[in-house]
Amino acid sequence: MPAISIGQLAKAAGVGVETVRFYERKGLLDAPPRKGSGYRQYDDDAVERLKFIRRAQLVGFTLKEIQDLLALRDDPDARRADVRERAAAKVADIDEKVRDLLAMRASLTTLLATCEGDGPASDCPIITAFRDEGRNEPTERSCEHGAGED
Amino acid sequence: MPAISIGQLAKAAGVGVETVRFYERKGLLDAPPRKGSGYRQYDDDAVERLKFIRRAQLVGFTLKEIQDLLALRDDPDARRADVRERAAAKVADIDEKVRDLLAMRASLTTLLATCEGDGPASDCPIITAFRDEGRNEPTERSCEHGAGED
DNA sequence: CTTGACTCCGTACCGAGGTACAGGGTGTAG
DNA sequence: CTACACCCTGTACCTCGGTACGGAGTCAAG
Repeated sequence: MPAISIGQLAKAAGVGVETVRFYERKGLLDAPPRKGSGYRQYDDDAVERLKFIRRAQLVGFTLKEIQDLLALRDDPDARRADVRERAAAKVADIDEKVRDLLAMRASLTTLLATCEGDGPASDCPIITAFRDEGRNEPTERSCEHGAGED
Repeated sequence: MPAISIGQLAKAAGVGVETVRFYERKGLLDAPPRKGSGYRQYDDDAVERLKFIRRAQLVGFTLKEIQDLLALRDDPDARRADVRERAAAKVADIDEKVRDLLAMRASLTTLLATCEGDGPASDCPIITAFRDEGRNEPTERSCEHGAGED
């Protein structure tokens, strides 16, 4: 039984102790059991939850939206149509974000590829690419984005 | 020559007039030419730029980062290694965001698929999926996310 | 039993990203 | 020439997502 302190939790997830308490106040993390002294006691699930929150933030979800996302996961009534609908909406959100990111990525890689030699950037096709993003077709090829590049 | 007012620009990009001026102060949009009266005069490029800013924000870039992104595009010296390096860094950022999004997406679609019938969500494989995200392998299959779903 | 790191709670403060006046000028339709 | 919508500058204010105290209790090592 791995009961960890707030400091250990914070460290494990790469955030500050104050931030953990802040998330608790905001309802993103629920109040953990306490020791007799009043010290919070977390388990490893809390670490995962906290990491999830950070990742979701990175890609532009607000704390409110992240609460929704977590609620979807935690809701024991998740089978209901209402919840599925919200999940579907989040998927659509995510798709839009992915599409925007891939369009930006395509522009940047074009810049990288085309301007590898010399000459001014203004000659790059990227200018046009940026101007009109491929917002309507994720381009399939975009899947090239996969790991193995960083 | 399509010279539009700040109000028309704002409307075209779906933001408020105040926001446009705010971006100008922040250096995201450069100060446009003025009419004799002092009225700002924009062209269609400004609309694209403004839309780009909004999309970049949606996926979690800060205004500071967006400035960088735009500078990469606009820099007449973009051929230099330094700039390419920053572009590469942004691509890496984007890849991380995409990876996180696809992991979340996979979790949510699993929820949707598995819980389509009835039974409590706690039975769903999603629980485990969320718990341990496929952060290390973009899963290839994730490319299923492509258009044609929203 | 003292010391130092850690925890508690509460409140104050902070930067980012806007949003909303106030107090004025512009432009055009009637 | 009056109305009314729009624009100007400037400053004040707001929410979000934290971060930083202050003052006090806890706990493990020495």
